[in-house]
Amino acid sequence: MNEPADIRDPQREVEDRFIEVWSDISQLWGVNKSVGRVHALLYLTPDSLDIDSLAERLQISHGNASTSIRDLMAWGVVRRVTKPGDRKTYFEAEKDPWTWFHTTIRERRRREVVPVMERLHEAAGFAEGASKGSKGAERKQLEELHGKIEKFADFAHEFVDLIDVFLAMGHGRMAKVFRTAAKLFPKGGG
Amino acid sequence: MNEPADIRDPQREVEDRFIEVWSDISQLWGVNKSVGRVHALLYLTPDSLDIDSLAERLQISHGNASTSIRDLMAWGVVRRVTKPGDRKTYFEAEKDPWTWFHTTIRERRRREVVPVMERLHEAAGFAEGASKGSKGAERKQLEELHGKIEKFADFAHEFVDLIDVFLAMGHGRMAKVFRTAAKLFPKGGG
DNA sequence: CGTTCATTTCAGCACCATCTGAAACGTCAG
DNA sequence: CTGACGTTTCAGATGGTGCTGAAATGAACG
Repeated sequence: MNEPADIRDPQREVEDRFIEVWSDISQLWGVNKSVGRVHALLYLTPDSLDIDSLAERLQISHGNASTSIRDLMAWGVVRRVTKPGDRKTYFEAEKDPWTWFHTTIRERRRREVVPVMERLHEAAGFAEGASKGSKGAERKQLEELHGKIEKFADFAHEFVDLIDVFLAMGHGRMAKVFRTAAKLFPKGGG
Repeated sequence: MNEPADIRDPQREVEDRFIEVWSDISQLWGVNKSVGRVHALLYLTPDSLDIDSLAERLQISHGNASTSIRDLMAWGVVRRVTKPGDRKTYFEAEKDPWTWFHTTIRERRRREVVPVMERLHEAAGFAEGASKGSKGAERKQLEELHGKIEKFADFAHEFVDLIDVFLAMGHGRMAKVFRTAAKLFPKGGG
């Protein structure tokens, strides 16, 4: 009764549990498992870590660790750190959840929302053009179609405005707004 | 120059463009391509459609169409419709984007957010237990770990509150709140 | 009941994202 | 310039999701 497998390090176990939860949250968010794990570990670790330690601690390959770090840096939630007299590169995570949330929303807006909104407007424009270039019963049908696409585009636009308000306000003010909102517009009110 | 392939039906082309955009938005949202396509087509079509028409129009198998419809009904954005004197089942989509957005947020909360929050609290509880069951330097480390997990849990909790405010308010009031917010907390203000 | 028509389920296949491991690359020290 | 070390890239392997097509199921009618 002294095999390494029997001696669970409590710290490691606490970490592991949290890492798995975070990794699942990341997946719901569209981020892959390894990336989520690496992010979680960096969040929990006070010191910065190098690729080697990450790979060993999480039981993943160096390649995977390297790619995950690259992703996280592209998301802007992990920083590269160098230590004088040390050839290695270390990495550390943003430690405030609201800050990284804000950062990822901004990044998603840029990568995903903006391009898809452009395509949506193109589709709406095409629908409008088609309806104007036709007549009779067909025109009526195309106008109805165009109306529906515009309706969806309006919704999407409002949704983007909502994102923008969030990005402009930041966490503290956001919280304030909602506290105010709860008073101004209680459940059942209009 | 009269082959079917050359004669593009403008209505169909308008629909197709929109369907592809919606399908991509769905994928960003974690919903698969076919489900997104079916949803888009049902949104655009004034009449209700049966599985056959869906499969033929979108060039997918009956099985796939059936499964996609099942998903959409589970999300609560598509209704089953029966016509007297007709053995077929027809389906129609919720036509107001804000309504279906509200519905999907509620459903996601139930399916994904609630279970993951439970696991997060379990992880936090485990961390607390571990730190209280230890002493000395190890205890200090575990307390720090616990603090970080709690910090993340607090963030997550605030995030869920935000969802709840949205669900309680609905679209109209939501818009009001944000118009108010823009005045109360202009960019740069605190 | 048996037949026909509509729908759902599901085994097997195809495809795509992710992971590994090793080679290529870059960089610093001597 | 050369060797050692650290990091990144990438081809191929793996695993998992989604799709098809056909069989099973169910529901209406004679």
